Amino acid sequence: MPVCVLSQSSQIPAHLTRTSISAIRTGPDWTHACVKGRVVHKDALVPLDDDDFILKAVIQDVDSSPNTTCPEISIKMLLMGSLAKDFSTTVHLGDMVVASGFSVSKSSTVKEKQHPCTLLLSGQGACVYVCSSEVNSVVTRKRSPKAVEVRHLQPEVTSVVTRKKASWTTQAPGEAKEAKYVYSRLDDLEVGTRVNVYGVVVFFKQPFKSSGTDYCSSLKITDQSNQRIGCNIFLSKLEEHPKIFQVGDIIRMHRVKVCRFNDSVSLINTFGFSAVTFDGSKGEPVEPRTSCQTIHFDEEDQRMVEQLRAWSFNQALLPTAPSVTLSTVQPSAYFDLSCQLLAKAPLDSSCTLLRVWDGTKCPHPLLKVLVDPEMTEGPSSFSPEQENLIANVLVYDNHVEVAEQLKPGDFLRIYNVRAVLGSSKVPGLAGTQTLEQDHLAFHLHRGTAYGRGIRVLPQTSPTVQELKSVIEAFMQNEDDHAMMEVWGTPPESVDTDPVSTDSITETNCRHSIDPLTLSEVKRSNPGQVHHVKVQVKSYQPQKLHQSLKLFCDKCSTMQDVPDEDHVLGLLSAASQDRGPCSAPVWALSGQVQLPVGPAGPSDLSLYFSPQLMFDGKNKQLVFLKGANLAQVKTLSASYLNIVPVRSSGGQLALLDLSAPVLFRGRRRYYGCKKCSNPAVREPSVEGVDVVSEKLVAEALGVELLRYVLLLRLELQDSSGSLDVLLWRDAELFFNVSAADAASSQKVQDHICQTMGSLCPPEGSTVWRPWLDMCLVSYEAQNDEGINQTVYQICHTKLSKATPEPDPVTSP
DNA sequence: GGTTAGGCTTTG
Repeated sequence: MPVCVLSQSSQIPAHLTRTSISAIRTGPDWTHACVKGRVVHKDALVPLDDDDFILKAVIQDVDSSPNTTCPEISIKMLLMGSLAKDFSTTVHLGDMVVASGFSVSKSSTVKEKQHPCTLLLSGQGACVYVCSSEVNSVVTRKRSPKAVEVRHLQPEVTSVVTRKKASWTTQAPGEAKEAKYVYSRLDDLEVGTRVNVYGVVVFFKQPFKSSGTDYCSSLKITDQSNQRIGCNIFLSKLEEHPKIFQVGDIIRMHRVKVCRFNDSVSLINTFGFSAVTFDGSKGEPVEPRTSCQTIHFDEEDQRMVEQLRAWSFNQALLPTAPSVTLSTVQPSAYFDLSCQLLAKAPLDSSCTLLRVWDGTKCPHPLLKVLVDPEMTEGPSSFSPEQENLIANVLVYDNHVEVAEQLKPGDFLRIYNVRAVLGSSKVPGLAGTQTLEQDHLAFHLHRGTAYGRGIRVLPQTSPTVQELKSVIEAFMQNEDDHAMMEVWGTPPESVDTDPVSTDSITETNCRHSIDPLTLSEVKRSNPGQVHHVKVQVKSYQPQKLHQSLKLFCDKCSTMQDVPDEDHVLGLLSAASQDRGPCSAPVWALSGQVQLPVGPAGPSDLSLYFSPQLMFDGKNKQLVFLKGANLAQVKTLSASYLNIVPVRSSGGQLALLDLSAPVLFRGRRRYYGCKKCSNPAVREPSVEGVDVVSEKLVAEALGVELLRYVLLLRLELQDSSGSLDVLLWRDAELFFNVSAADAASSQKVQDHICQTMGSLCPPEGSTVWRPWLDMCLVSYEAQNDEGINQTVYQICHTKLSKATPEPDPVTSP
């Protein structure tokens, strides 16, 4: 992507959030972040091979002042491809730049005062903005000792240079040619070069721990040239490894190096490596599988995938036989089992038991394994009928570590598992059990030969969809609802009505990321955005009026809305105070007579702004003394703003801030005790058309509290459950305003009905709607001061729900 | 911009 020269830094796209260099760390998604800094070091452009380049530069934080003791922190940037080339020609030492679309990795070498991470700018999303107007100020005001040479940008370089796509092929500077990645055929790989390739996977191993520092994915690919090329991918992060689920998947790899080993050519990942995989079946939608937030994918990629699919279909590269299930498994066979994990238990240090099912019934009796319920994750026992459906898989040695990460509910593929008939000796405690003859056990042997391994399948994978429908159909036939309830298999269609899994929510965020399961979300680092498809298992508070809170934007504290009795009491107490009280010098005072009721006296003191009186707007604001709550409510029909007041030491004063500081129609406004300096003061209303709550609050020195909705939802999917907050975007979610919820029964009913439909009360637990959600995770301290990962629902809106309009919400 | 593996002829 481009290097853009901007005349003002305000031209940087608004969706980018500025981050300081010191805040950079590995883990979070930095897609929508940018950092600003001065270029204090710039290496020469290094050509990697034909059309690829790399360039190293260092930028220094612009906010760190040379006058403070705080050292000026700098960070290394690595620019790849055409961006490196553009940067090399356009950007000079001393330039102020803003970098975006980067990823962050740990630096191997760290210099003093240099950030331990490196910004990687590669691919379509990466961009560098050069702030040309700030060059002068750099030169004159703030010359860093490190900035050995500071040059002005050429004055004529003020236009914005943009290119649409990541460039791979060499271009003449300024030539706005549509650039693209060039892919090498597998029979045209020159040892020592760096290439991009497409291929059909003919063999693969799940990533396994190498003896070095990384996980290794080992695979073999082929293409129309019929060459078969081995590839080894070394990456420290499991999630960055190519997501290969089965032979026949299509993989695209960028920046792999061609090596020779034992007289055959092989590929290995190099710096800037990225991989995207696709289902290899003809006709399936072409959906890229990647953990990368920003990938380059265009019509040409679509075509490449479709061509490879067609070719591999004719070559019969995809497994054609239907996959083996528990109902079709032959004793002694090695096979790949797609299944759902129900429970697991470690048997000894080198063997873990996975209890799985796939919704089919095995014709052979299945081995039963006795395990300590204390050691079992998930249900420790099932009914005899259920037991007949559950396969016990013993996974050994290196697979134990993978098994530890699995959660009951996960959908799995277990590769090269073996069905073992006969008397199986079971390790650990279970070894003492009576051996069952001619029962079928399943073993996942140690090592990674034959691609042995376990993989969690995402909810969106066709295999999981198929598995779910098989399980569902099985449940309907067996009428075994207990089974379903135990492990929360999403019961998409159990009632008589065929219920679709269509989501009843919309997300309006612009993240294009694959949905994850909740267990995948839980395994991710905080500071990320996730998409999930979930049901609401439960929610708090059950008494929904308690979800309404008051929030101070100034001090970020939240409090409950004072209840009606409390407000009643405070006003009633204030109305009893009949002591002498002089009106403020600025105020005009008056009296009003209300019909005598059981609740109190009829004579109330009113104080007005003379300016409003003069403007004929005396109904817009009144300070009201001696009124109880009922009387305030009555007068609310006549006065736009009512400020209840009392006498304090002969002077007019506001009530305690736990009472509403202002009544405006049905709405009540409260002030923050911490941030307010309350007093009865004359509001400046000159030239004001309508007296707003803000104007009144400002005059009174009151920091108004904002109504917010706060709910805690327990979400569930087949992989487990997760507690999340609905707060920041709660109003968007329900399509209501929290302030309306505070004053309108209709809006409150709407929220209650909505929650009731998302999470039906007891007796109708079978059907719950599915919701697409966008979650953000972040770290926050709990009450004990311990850091915890918090999840919040954001950018998510219920599709249809809108409360009926309430005719008298506001005056 | 450095190591790791470099399938496989299985098995508790």
